[in-house]
Amino acid sequence: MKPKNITSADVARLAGVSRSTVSRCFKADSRISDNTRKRVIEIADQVGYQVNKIARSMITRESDLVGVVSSGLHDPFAVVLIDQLITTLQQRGLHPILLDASNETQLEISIKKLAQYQVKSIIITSGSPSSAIGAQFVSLNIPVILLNRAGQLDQANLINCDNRTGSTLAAKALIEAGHRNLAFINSKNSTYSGTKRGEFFEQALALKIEAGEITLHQVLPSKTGYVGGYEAALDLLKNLDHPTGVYCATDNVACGFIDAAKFEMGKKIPEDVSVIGFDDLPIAARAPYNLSTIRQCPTDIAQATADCIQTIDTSPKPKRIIIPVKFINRGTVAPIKIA
Amino acid sequence: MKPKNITSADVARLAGVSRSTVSRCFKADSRISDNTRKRVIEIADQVGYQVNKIARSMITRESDLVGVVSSGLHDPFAVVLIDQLITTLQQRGLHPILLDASNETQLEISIKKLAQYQVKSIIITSGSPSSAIGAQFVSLNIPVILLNRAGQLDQANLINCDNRTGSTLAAKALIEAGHRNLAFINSKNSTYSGTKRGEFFEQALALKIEAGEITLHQVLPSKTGYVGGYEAALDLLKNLDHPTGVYCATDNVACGFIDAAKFEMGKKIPEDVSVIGFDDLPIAARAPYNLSTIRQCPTDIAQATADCIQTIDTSPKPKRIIIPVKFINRGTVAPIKIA
DNA sequence: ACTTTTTGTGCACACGTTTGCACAATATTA
DNA sequence: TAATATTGTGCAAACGTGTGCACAAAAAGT
Repeated sequence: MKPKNITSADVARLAGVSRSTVSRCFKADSRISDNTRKRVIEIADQVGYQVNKIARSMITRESDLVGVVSSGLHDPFAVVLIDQLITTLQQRGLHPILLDASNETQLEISIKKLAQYQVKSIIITSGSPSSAIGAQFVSLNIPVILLNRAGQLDQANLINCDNRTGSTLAAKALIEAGHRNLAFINSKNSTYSGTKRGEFFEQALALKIEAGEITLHQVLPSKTGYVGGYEAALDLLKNLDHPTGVYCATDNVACGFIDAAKFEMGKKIPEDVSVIGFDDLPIAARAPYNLSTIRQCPTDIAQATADCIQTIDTSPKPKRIIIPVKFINRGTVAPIKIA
Repeated sequence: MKPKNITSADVARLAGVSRSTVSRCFKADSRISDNTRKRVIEIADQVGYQVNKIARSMITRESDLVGVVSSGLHDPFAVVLIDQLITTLQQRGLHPILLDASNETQLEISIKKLAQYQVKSIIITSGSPSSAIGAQFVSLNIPVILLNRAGQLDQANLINCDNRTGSTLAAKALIEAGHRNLAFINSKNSTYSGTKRGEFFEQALALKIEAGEITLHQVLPSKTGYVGGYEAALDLLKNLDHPTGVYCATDNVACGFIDAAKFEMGKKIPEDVSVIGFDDLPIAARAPYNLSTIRQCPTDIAQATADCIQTIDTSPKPKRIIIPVKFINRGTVAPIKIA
């Protein structure tokens, strides 16, 4: 706190120009003679001057800070997503400040804190802001971007992966492999995406369910993620006529399901049960799982998010973006055994 | 940028007091009558006033921003560590801004950017800052904290887990299980911690190696992490007299090693090879691995880091902190088979 | 040679706080 | 009651930058 900073005034004095001139040397557009600019920059480098972004933000009333709120890094897809966000934002000269929001009240608090920093935008990857807090941000002109979330506030920008197509592809793959007894595994307190995937899966199967050709179990274990999948397998596979085709809300759930199926219930994957996940995490490709899954690409999402932030000045209308997905068929879908 | 903010002046006017008074209402210590404080706060809430931290930083010349630089979130231990950092820092009223630094030049750039934000401190979890950049931070009075890193700059605060004890415990466990043919698996371009673990492992075995009782292979695959471990297993286990006790620089390496050993080389773990990892990642406890490992606790590290930041004003002397570790013996260490 | 445009620089105000100092009002003590 | 200590509040000067406006100098046009 104490030490005097090197300010533009110092550089100005050394270069024999005014502070304004120094300031203009660090903005791209300004009309400054090439000579003075070169000289000023040189002197600035020499004395280790760096523009004070706090002060700059003060006057411009905007910053290149971006708020990113997640519920920790427990969810593996959140990890790869935030990883991409960090690098993508950085490439574009934006700086993410991360906040944890495990519950709704924590979310509100976090969001308010961000407002104090004049953040350029706020990216939410967990929970959903209440419409009250949303309204506040609208009045502050801070755009909100919801990633794979529902939005009850319609000024928010929405970026979602294509849950419908993904779930339809999963349904198709399982049906084509001959499976008739299916399950969707999610969690009691599911994310928005998880719920949607279940809905779309059911929609894709609706006709065949009505025709009695297919049965579908919606499984909602009390826990979420890996342990949820684990729990679900224990429950689901204890009867002899268990489902043979399982679609999991996430790869994480799928891994838990597979581990329990193999190590606790003595099942073989995919001989006894076919499994499809969602996300295509790095772990899905590894030998112990070799999981067939719906890939949503975190890079695409991050790019779309950055685009969204940067175009928001020119086109303030909230955007609705759908990121495409792709079925990656590895080794956990097999034709049904003929009994 | 355009919209006028609600400032302390606004609240002041509404409350019929001066800006100074409003300001003081939001600082804990100040001498303000309970009446006015209550009234001002109420009005502030009513109109949605929030102190502008940018402006505050401007005058106090410090912020509650903390820089955290990592090389992405590819390394799983980095993930759990940063996860803990985020929540711990937030609990203490600090806000992490994350930067990616995959290489040294990127690191330098990132660090400079942080300086522009008057960060209270900068936490480095990848690479090591050059002494040049270190010196700059010293002159700016921004403390640097190195997590599980080497420090060639001695003004930096160093927080390391106890690699020596960890490696000694690993050596002891393998020896007590009767293993004579050992290997340490790390990576060609290893982290500081990895290298240290190898050194300490060798030190712990030094006497027995000299006595000819033990042989130790230092294995340095070209890749790092999971694929490095995978690669190492393919190479190491192709001969019949391969090592039977393997210590891996990280759990991530260990997982790669185990998967390749099981799925590529047809080995059984721990019957054919005993394996010990380092970190105790969540995945280590899961059924497919059930990995015996050295636990370093990310929570402890995060706490120590936060403590370090907060005590730095009162005791500016750079600290050297060692975080204890613990041997978690799960299911990948078995007594050697008697041939 | 004289007007008009262009180019480069400086002045001074603004951004929204914090805080040392001054000072009135109140409480305490002699 | 007068002198003194305490408490609460306001004034005004920072903090380090950006930018509209003014203006001189140079360049371009007539």
